[in-house]
Amino acid sequence: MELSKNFEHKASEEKWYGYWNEKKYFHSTPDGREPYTVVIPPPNVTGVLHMGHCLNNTIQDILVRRARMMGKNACWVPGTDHASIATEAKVVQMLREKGIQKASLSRDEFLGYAWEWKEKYGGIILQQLKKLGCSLDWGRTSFTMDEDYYKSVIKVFIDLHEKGIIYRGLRMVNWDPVGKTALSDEEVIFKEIDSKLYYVKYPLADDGSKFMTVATTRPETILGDVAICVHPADERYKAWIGKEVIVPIINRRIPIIADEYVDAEFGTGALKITPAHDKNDNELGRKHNLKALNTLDEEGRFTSVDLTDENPSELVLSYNKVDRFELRKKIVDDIAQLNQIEKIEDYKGQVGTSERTGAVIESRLSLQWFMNMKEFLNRNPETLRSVMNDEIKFHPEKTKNTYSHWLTNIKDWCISRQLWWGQQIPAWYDAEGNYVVAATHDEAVKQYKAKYGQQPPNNGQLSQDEDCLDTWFSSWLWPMEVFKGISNPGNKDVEYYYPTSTLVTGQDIIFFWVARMIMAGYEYKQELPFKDVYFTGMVRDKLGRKMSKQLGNSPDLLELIDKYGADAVRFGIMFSSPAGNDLMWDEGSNDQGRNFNNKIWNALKLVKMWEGKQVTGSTLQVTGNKQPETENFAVLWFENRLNEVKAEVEQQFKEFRLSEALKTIYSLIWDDFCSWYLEWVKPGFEQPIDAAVYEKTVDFFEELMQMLHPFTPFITEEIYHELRVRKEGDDITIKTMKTSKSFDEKILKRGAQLKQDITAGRDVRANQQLKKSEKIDTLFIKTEDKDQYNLTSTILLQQTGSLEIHFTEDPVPNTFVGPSGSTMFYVAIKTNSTEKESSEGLIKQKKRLQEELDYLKGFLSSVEKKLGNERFVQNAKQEVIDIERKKKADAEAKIRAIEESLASL
RNA sequence: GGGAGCAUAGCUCAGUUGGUUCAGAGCAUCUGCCUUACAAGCAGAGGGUCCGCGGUUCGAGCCCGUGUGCUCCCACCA
Repeated sequence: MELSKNFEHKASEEKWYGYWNEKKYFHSTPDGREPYTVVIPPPNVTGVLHMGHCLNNTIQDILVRRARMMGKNACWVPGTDHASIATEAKVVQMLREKGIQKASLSRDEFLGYAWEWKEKYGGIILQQLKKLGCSLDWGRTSFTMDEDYYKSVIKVFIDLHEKGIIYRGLRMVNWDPVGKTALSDEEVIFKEIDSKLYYVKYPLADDGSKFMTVATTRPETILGDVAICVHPADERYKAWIGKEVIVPIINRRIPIIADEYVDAEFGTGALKITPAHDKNDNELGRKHNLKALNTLDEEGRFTSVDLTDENPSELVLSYNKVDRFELRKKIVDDIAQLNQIEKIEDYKGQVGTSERTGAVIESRLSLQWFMNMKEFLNRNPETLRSVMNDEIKFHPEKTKNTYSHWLTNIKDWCISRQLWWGQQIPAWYDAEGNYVVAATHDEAVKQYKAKYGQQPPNNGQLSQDEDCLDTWFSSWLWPMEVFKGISNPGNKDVEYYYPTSTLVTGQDIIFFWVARMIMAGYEYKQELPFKDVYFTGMVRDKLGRKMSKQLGNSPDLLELIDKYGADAVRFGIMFSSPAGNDLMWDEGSNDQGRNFNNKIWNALKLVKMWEGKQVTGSTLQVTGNKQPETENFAVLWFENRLNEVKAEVEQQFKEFRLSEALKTIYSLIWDDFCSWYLEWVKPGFEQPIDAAVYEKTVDFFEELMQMLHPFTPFITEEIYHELRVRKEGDDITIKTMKTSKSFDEKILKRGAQLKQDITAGRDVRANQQLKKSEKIDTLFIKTEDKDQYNLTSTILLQQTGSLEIHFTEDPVPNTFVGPSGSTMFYVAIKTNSTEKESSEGLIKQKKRLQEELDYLKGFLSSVEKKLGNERFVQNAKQEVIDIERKKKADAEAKIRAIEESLASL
């Protein structure tokens, strides 16, 4: 069948992905082979594929496909994360658009909508991964809220509670007033914002004419002030300590206290203490036995509930339900009315925002569930040790620092969220707030009886905690639970596939996810969860900006795949992807991918043209000890070259230098195979090709496609099937790759020399503007080792378009000269056109030779200087000196040859 | 405030233990070519004070110090 002009990616992608799937090539079951396991970092169930996913999953697919082709039992597990806060926010939004308020729904009703949403949109991102060609084991698709998974999360919670690692407590937490939930420290992102520093005057209680001025960025919290704090050594305020001042508007008398925490240099050196709305204030408050007066509700609006004892004024009551930012303005205005604002300065401050909703975080006192991470880490010291001693290898290595820093400064993890979408906390309460932790109500009642010695009041009913668990409290079990390692410990799958091999993920979730998976691995499997972690950088646009929906600089991946083909997109992103660094992505890289595909496709077309034109009777011998025939040098050389590059690529894979591996293969195919090898074996126009050479060429092509296949799976499978008629089940996806064999340096050197010689010949041709039909009469080669040309002279003649080749030891007068490696080239041209152009050509060539000569002389003098330096000769290694001597001799020989040529011109 | 990383051609980046002609690759640019696989191509060419300064060394893109400029992480000085 006639091949299309270019590679047609659409048909090919559809055909092969369906075929691979049908053949279950990506499905893995435990067997005698060595496993290679990768678990996908589960994307948000409602997410869509973006460039970050593209990079991340392409890398995983490359690793998995390569492992599969190396004969390992490769298993790549797909799945999604329920992403509690993100998904819940989306569902709430969707309901709002329908005119339904979350507050008007029961928990079950809400979850009904959420599951409906999940069923509808949950599979999209997985379908998109198929488009990208990802060889995931779809039979193992997991979801962090699957029934078993859910139970496992609960089981772990109960277990850690029993071990005393999980506790409930009233603590300052990061509160998201938009999501109306607590967040862990990791979910808070600090941003620098322009704000104001307000200097507020607090009158002294004893003497209303005197004021204490306090600088604050948050005047809206003033009504919650319970003290003013100064540094004990601050001379300005020593006399004030122990006295009282009056809080503006609310007119509360509060003490002036002293604590070394205060920085006398900042603002006025006096700090107002609001224990209900600031973490540090809260600590100070506890230390000095101060009350915490809450003045903001869960939505960040003013509330006077804690102020009722003080008979709040009309003004204070008028603040009720006013949003915190509006409140700030109002209070500042009202204090200004009282003449108690001294001044307002511009100020740049850090403000915490919610990772998911973007809302400014409030510190809020709240009863939440926590995990004592220090204690947990003490139980599992391997968590840090295994990474630091490279048992778990981080790539790039610098990420180890980040990891160790976080672990050594680890804080308690707030794991409860005031959300419904997620695993509901298995704690059960009576009306008084006494609680037990258990998986079911029945179990809870039993425990209650044991703990409190009686039936739960209220007819034996306990009510379950309304909150659910942080998403990461489920995803940290991912590498185990996708193999049911928690819900069904010791099963065949988990024993075979765990620990997994490589984790590929972003540096941004090293704490959220990677660290916690390692801890969980040691706690529940007494083993590391993976052996290598490959951290990808961030995908940025070519201006270096993060890709984001807001900026509109994030391309639609499916459109790209449609336009360029999945192979080209994969190629593009890998080609511009330095390991572990951020990558500047530009749509142009897809062009390069497409061009490369086109190049390979055309090579296929060329080879296919020879298919029917083979003649047998070949003397081809490329293996064994016999001296190969001259005309088969091309085959001999490429075989060696292939093995050389294979070894290189194997090393690059070992070091996870995937981008470089791709570049190496790219150059092997484009330069060595297409530009050199195929030209060397290409028969003349309408001429037949040696059948054995043809077979070897197809073999090479096949091996090249195997090397490339992990990067661009579709075109390589397509070409594999075009090259030969295949038996059922003979597909590149599952074909085992041959590893590198030894190669002969001598052959490679001759190949390199041959390339140089051909280039030198072309150079002369180009300079003398020879037409393709015009032949070089004689090629003179001045060399001391003419034997090295035994194998290559035929190719040399053909490739330079020469009629004859002569070896000489002397310069050849009246010829054109082209230095090539360690030899000299003299070209005698006898054509109609040369005579009229030769004088011009000679001048040109004289100039070039002169330039070459100047360079060589400069080079020689630098080498001579080096060798003339006694200290160099004394100190340098012998081999370095020998190299310098050889450089000197070579340069001298060349200079002599060029001078002779110049003289003869 | 603490820590980490980066700086090499117009752009994106390689450059391993300090020593081969080491100053590289791809893209972009320029010059020739529609040569019977490929113009999405072929054959060539130009382009760099290896961020500045100082040091170690026979020898530094590479090691040390220092300055500058970027990036990231950690840390709620109100």
